[in-house]
Amino acid sequence: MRETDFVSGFAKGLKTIEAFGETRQRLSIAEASKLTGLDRATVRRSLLTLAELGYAEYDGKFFTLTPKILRLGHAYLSATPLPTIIQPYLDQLSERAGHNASASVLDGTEIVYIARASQRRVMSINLTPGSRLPAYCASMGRVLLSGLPESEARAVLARSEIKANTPNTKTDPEVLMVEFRRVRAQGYAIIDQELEIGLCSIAVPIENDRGQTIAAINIGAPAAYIAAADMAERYLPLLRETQKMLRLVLR
Amino acid sequence: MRETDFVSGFAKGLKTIEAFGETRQRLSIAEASKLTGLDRATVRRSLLTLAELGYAEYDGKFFTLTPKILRLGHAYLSATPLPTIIQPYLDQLSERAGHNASASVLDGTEIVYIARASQRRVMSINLTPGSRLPAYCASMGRVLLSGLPESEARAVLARSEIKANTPNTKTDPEVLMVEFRRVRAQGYAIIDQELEIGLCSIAVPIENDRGQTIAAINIGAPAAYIAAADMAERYLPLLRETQKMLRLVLR
DNA sequence: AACACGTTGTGCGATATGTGAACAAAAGTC
DNA sequence: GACTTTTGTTCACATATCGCACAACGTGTT
Repeated sequence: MRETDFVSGFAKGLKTIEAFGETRQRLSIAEASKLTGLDRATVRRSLLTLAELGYAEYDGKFFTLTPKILRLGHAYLSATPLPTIIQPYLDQLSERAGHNASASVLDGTEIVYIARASQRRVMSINLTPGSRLPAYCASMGRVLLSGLPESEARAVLARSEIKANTPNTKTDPEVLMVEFRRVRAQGYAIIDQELEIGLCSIAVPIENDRGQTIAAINIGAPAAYIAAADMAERYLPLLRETQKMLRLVLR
Repeated sequence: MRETDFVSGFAKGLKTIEAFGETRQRLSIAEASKLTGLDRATVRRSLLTLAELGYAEYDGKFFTLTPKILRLGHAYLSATPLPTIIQPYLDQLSERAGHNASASVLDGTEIVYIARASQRRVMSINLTPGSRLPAYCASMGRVLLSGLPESEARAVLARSEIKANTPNTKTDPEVLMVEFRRVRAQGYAIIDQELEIGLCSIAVPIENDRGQTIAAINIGAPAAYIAAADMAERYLPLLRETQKMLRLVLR
């Protein structure tokens, strides 16, 4: 790509949008400048552009994103047949299992939820389509990473900020690589409270007709309700069935 | 705002992202140019920028959005306390009602789902946070429009593309304005299969401490399951309770 | 093979944008 | 209240971007 094929003003604008993350719903120009590393004058122009287009509001001091910004992300969700196709199967799965069921895809070192069917709320985490979790310590993440060539999976781990969320969290890249091999061999991954104490989950891959792993689905259950060791016996048949149906539907 | 405070390259890029809508997950340069009305050279630079930043993929012919694009919209959902606060109450509401419960805000002529708790799937529409529906024919839309000054509500209707989705759909702006007045007076809105045959719903407003309507919550049920006329009796107490709790929590 | 058609890629002049510095206005600090 | 520090805004200018016109390519038709 030639240098001139890049619109830096656009890139800076996107960076500005991403500055609104996590706990920061209101940003002043100076704050946005610090978070993005862009010049105050530049970030100001980006923010005013967002406001002018209705993607943000400006009260003279702080900028806030408006719901219109969801159009950008939603273009992906509605343009991708995957979530739409998966959702009904996920709902059925969730109902039969009596627990939350989710689907996600890999984006770099993170998994991104693309669909979710919730039964009762048992998790403290609030997950909706678009939510992200680190791949290395999530059941669907393990499955998705196992679907990559070993060198790529290793590269993802190298880029990940690995930390022990709980005493159970596997943090050694080599241990994780071994785990990936096992997941690949057995076709599913189980997480025993590695992300959050009290939460277990089991995931299987969703493949396209060429055998490539394009997504993962999982069932999450409270550790108090079922031991991680019993999850395969209890939920794997359901997951396998859903997996099989989706394989027939997806192309 | 001065002319020079507007970054047109950014605005054009955002327009390009929005071109990926509905059924178009793959766009060629020429298609994107037609959809946006932007010059091919311009749209090409925007798309290449998106690809360079990892928001899109390019196979030499078609561009596809990647899950990374969800970060943009997700900044809003996670940065806004509203969905996070509402979600648990919505889950509880959904469980007690035995039907889907949702929350949405107004964006122009549309309502945007910000949270959702699904029980069983009964609707043919696939709704997730970020999904949009026309405000005039949705129960939450009626509530949200009723919260506006009459002149504004009328202006929204004027900008809406009103069409009869079902034989029940109210399409006359004056009839709708009368309906808004009733909704405002009684504090809730009921939709009897105006959006889709077989689907009824009831909604109430969520107000901040200054009494402004900032969102709406609803319960949807199949018409085969309960007559629209009976919805208020059955579900209004639950909605009122949730509304009351949220009023205490929100500031 | 020559043609029309629709597509993507590129050179270039006119124009809009980014930058950092300078200034003004608030907001803290003592 | 005088001081420093932070923030928002403006400016001038070097430079990157826009949109046009044209070239190059592929595809299917006659």
